[in-house]
Amino acid sequence: MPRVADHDARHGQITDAVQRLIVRNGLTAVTVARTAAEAGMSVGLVQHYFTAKDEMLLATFTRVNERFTSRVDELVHRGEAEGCTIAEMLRQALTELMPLDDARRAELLVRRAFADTAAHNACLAAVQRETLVGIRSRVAQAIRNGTVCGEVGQGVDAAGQALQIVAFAEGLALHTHIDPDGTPDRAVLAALDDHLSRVFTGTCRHAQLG
Amino acid sequence: MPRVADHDARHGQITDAVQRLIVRNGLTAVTVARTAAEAGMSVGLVQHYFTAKDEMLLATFTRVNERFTSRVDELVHRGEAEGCTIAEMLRQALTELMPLDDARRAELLVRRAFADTAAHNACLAAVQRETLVGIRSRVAQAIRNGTVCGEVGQGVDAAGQALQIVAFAEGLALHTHIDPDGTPDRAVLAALDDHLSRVFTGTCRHAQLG
DNA sequence: CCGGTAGCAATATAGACGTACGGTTATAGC
DNA sequence: GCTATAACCGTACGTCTATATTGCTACCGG
Repeated sequence: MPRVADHDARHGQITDAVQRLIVRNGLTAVTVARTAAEAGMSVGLVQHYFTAKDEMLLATFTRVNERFTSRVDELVHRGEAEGCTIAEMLRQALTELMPLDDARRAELLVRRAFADTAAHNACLAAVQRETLVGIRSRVAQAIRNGTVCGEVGQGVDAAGQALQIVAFAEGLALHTHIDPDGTPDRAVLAALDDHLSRVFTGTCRHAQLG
Repeated sequence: MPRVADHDARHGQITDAVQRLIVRNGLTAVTVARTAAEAGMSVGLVQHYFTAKDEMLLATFTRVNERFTSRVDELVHRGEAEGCTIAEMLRQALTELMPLDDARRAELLVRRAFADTAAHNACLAAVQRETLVGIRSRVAQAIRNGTVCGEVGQGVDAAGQALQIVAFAEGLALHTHIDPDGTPDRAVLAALDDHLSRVFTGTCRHAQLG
């Protein structure tokens, strides 16, 4: 009956503001007042959409992780559409996780910012864990597909190798972020290729349409 | 002339208290009042040893990172004394970085707790980076030694492989920590072995003393 | 066209926090 | 044994924060 507003849009405005604040000054510096200012609205309005600050932060973290996962999915789907090999698809998807531009650096920054909080909060921990196992299971499926089509050798432990690949990618992202000078972009990409080539040792039987 | 106190001991008491608080409730929950209480002293005394809270946190982070690095060194030295192969030494050292018991879980927790702050504070960032490159250069040296003695093939890029190994170990530690159920201890250790065995492919020429 | 509810803003409040400060105690040097 | 000074304590102060509260405004349904 009364005037209406786009709730999703508002939530997005607020969580985006939180993200920007985290990138600029860290999670510690995020206050509802500053968030409101950054989002261009009043403190009261932020409260109207998030009853408590915790909710606001949880929503932000969830949103970032969802975007993170869906970006991987998108890459995979595009790769499938274009008839890429599985190895190539995976390579692109994992490259997407590296902090090689500002946007991805920001994303990593935000995900890392919640490390402390997530370790002592069940909700945040769940989001973090689900993101991780989500990525891992996608990689595992890719490996299983590779086994079928011939890119991956028979008898390879898909889950185990997926764990290794994702852990490796995450660690690489961390190193790049902490010590960019010591890990030039091409070294990072080369390391990724190197690791993937140890799992994807064959060529696809179906990919003979050069 | 006046009464004297063991400054190092006091600093240790305080930073230990900070660590315990971080493990229990997170970095966010660390206040000087709580730290004083945890350390069994007055707020004034904490101030007497650390002018500002920032100093206190920096000292804590530095201490944890030093312990972290020196633990690796210790493992390496012990390995050398016992005549282990380089691969075996490295395996033990990297295993030491995994959160497989409470002490190491706590250490990882503390190091991760500073992720957000370190990303926006030059001093903390420096400590973090130096720890990382310190570990990495030690591993690189181990690989170079391995090349000399025959455990590692000729023409292997020591720095590049060191980056890969450490990044992998760190990523593995992270996964274990975030999703312990999905990464049982033996899977983690197996993954480590698997990765190391790809670099250490030969046997030491000198190790023929049965 | 009008009443009521959601959208929105401004302010009030209560608490927690870092740090400054004044005071007390104990001891090493003379 | 006196004294200067470091070790140590308790508290008060100013600031910052999350949140509760109050009130105004715009608009949909009837």
